[in-house]
Amino acid sequence: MGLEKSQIEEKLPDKSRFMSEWYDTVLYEAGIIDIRYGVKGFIVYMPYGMKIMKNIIKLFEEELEATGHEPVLFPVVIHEENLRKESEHITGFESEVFWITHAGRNKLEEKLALRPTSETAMYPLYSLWLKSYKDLPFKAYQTVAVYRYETKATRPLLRGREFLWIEAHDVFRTRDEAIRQTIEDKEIFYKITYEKLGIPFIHVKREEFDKFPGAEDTYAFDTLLPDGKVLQIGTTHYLGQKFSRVFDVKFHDVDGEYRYGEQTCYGIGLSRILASILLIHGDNYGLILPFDIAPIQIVIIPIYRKDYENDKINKYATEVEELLKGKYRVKLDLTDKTPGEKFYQYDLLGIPIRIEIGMKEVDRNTVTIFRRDLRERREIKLTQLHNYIEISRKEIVEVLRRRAEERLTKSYTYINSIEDIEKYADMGYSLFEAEFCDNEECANELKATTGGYEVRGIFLDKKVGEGSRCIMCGGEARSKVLIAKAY
RNA sequence: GGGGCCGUGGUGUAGCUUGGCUAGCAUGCGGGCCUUGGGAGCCCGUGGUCCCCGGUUCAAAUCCGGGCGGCCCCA
Repeated sequence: MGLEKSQIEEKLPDKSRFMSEWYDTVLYEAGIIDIRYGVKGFIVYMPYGMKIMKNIIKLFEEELEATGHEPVLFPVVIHEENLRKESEHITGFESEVFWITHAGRNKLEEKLALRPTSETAMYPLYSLWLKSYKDLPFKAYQTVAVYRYETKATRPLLRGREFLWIEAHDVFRTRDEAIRQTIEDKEIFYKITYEKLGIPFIHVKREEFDKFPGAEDTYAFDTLLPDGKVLQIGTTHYLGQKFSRVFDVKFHDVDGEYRYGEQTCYGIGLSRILASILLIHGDNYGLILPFDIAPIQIVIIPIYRKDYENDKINKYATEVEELLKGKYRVKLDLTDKTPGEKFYQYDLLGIPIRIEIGMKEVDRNTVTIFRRDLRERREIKLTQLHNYIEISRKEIVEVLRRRAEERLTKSYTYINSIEDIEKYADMGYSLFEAEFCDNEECANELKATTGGYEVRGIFLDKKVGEGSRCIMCGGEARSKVLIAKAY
């Protein structure tokens, strides 16, 4: 039973050769987003895309709340005065801030910024809320859109002028607690992005010259897309007291002294994580969604026959649906489209598990199950259905994660000269580990001479050997860094 | 930041170089018949400010200028 893969015609652009065309086609055909809104860098989430997004958001929000974060919602507008308070911060964002300058026909006395990020929106209120060490730690998050006037080319979900993210902003009594939070942020990211969504990532500390504007330290999560470029899908920042001093986020400590809060902030790039899932897991039949975030986890397709009592098929299929309803997001498709067309459609949508029910299944008291990730059919006894699905829900994301991780590992190599980049790139490598001096000039020169390869950041768990030399200038190496092309 | 390609029913496109019929085809969508284990078939119907503004011309989807939007390559 089941057709050979070669018999199934693929209608999408070949993903391995034309990732961009595949991506554009799938975004539209699967109803993820519509790019026809008509304002550069702004997109519309369509119902199917939004359902996936909501499921992703739920996973992160639940984990954030489990780690002591409270939900909040701050306004989209920021006082100009507040936005300008922290000088490094505004210098970093100045060129990409959207401003509201008018209300109706009148010019505003003070123009208002659309948040490019919410530190300067939230911390003035934190200053009012936090009085005592007993109020700490204070951990809060919000799921919102932010606005940045990108000058580089925008791409749907990958780089927009409006994009969805979750930002957590935490305040602690001590530096140690704040540092520990940046580690917890990484663990949260691992638990959801890696374990539940199957997206592997590389954790690095951004170079001093590449930090978030206003941060003491920036840590980033980069994933690898099929075209060999890395995509930053999250960051966490140790802010120290830089913002708390400016926004007067201070508290009465145990000893009666006023102290400034130690802060962290954490950005989870929801739009980019969605894009990563589509791009990394998808194949030439369309999307492949991890079970946990699929809007439809199981689809049931009846297969009728002219010479059979099709009522029996409907009755049996409905029974199967009832069996699964409540526990899973299940859909029984009774429309009169042909089975083949349904197969094609649900493949495109990335539905993880498909159940086919026809004459044979009814007569034998079985169901035929098709796994989207493996593209394999299997007939099982109805009594084994629950068991099989419970196994599959775990297995599917494992399969996806393993594939993604293998590609990442295969793309990764150590290099000890600039020439190696081109050499290994020709062999299919795209992630490079090298010794580096941590100077901005070297990073700029590296990017200019290698045609776009960037120093992405420092590996925290890899130490440079004695006498190691910077791959660029030959000076003393201070770190081992990740080098890659980036979005 | 630099260079290139593109914009025609919902989608994909032909037509544009050389201005001139009712803007063609496929797909989708609605209805009907027939079918149903990987996008079935036939019949009927539906659907277009040819991205926008301006210019040239007797006449512009087509030529020219500007704008908006999308995509690709390079830094």
